[in-house]
Amino acid sequence: MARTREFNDDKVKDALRDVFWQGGFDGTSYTDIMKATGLQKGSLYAAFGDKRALYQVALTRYNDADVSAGVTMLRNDSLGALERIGLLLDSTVNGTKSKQGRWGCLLCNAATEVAPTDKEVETTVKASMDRLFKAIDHVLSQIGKEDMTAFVLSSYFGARTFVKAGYDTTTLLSVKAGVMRALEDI
Amino acid sequence: MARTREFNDDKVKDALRDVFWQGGFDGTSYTDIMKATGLQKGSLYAAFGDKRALYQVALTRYNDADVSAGVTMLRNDSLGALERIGLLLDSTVNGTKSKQGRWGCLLCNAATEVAPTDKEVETTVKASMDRLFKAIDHVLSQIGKEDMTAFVLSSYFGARTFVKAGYDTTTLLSVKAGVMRALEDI
DNA sequence: AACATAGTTGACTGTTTGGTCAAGTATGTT
DNA sequence: AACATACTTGACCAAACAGTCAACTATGTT
Repeated sequence: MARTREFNDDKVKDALRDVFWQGGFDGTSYTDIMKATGLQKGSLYAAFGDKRALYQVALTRYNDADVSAGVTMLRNDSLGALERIGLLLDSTVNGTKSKQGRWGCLLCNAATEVAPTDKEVETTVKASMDRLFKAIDHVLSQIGKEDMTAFVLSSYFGARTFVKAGYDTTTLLSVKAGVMRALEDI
Repeated sequence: MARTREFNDDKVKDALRDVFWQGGFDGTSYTDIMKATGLQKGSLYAAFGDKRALYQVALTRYNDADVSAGVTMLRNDSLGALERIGLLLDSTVNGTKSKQGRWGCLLCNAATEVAPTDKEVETTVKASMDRLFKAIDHVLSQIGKEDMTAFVLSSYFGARTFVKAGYDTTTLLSVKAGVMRALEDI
């Protein structure tokens, strides 16, 4: 038939996710993308399409890998409800400690930078956010607090903004404590 | 002595704030900036400096005009504490209704897009955020809830992310309701 | 009225951008 | 072994980018 692909699909998709995660859409050039994936422009175009399409691949990858990991954790009913919300917020606290943490949440980044001017990205972003929304709703309905779902997700996104702005662990722990207190019965 | 400036300083600074507010840093070109301000490149360079400096002018303007307006409202002790927090969150709810609302919060946008790679912007952004932080702390300390400050600001930032992602009024009202409920004595 | 001075203008530069494409290459089938 | 086919490569392109600068213009002072 024909020549076979030399690259590993999964690794390239991970690289696309990481490079856009770190640099954003406008902030990432083909030079960056080629370096990250190890592929030439022509191969990227042949395999995925133009830059916007590459960004969509990155978002999809983030959804399939990272958002899914969070959703799986949230739906793990062997953990306590508050414990799961706590773990969700811990991921923002830990973001202050690593380089990758400063990248924030690709979903939030896409929502802020790209969604307002790109309908397709807006749709993709909202679909991923809705998954988180439903997973949190699943948790909170177990303790009769499902009316707090939007608010918990909002706090999570805000915490990611704090991390990006450079706030330290103390501030993020304070956010977590506030959310946990809001969910406790007093 | 010499020729006088033809442009109005305040109007140009407003224009700079608006154009970067709408387009972000990378997403705004000199063509956009010249159109928005009505000034030529040379005048912009002579008056303010390079593109990064223009962005700082925009951030400073946002701080002096918009953040200040919020801080003034939050420090207006003739309003009830919860009423003031409610008004703060209303500004995100109303964001779903206007074009300018979709621009989000310039502070959040700067934190997400620029702060991670620009120390000066990080400092400017944090200084503005700290003003909001202290104003909210002022309000909450009046009802003995100052330990919820970081959490309220976080919810506010998250709500802005929701707006940027394209969520509707219902979702934003739900966020507001959650925050208000968390601050009420049960 | 002449002058020094600061503001304004738009053409210009070198670089980088996203995107294209013809030529070359490796593969499975026949 | 020959072939059709898909993949890979890097040179190439027009457009857009941020930034510069010499020429021009308006102003307050003398």
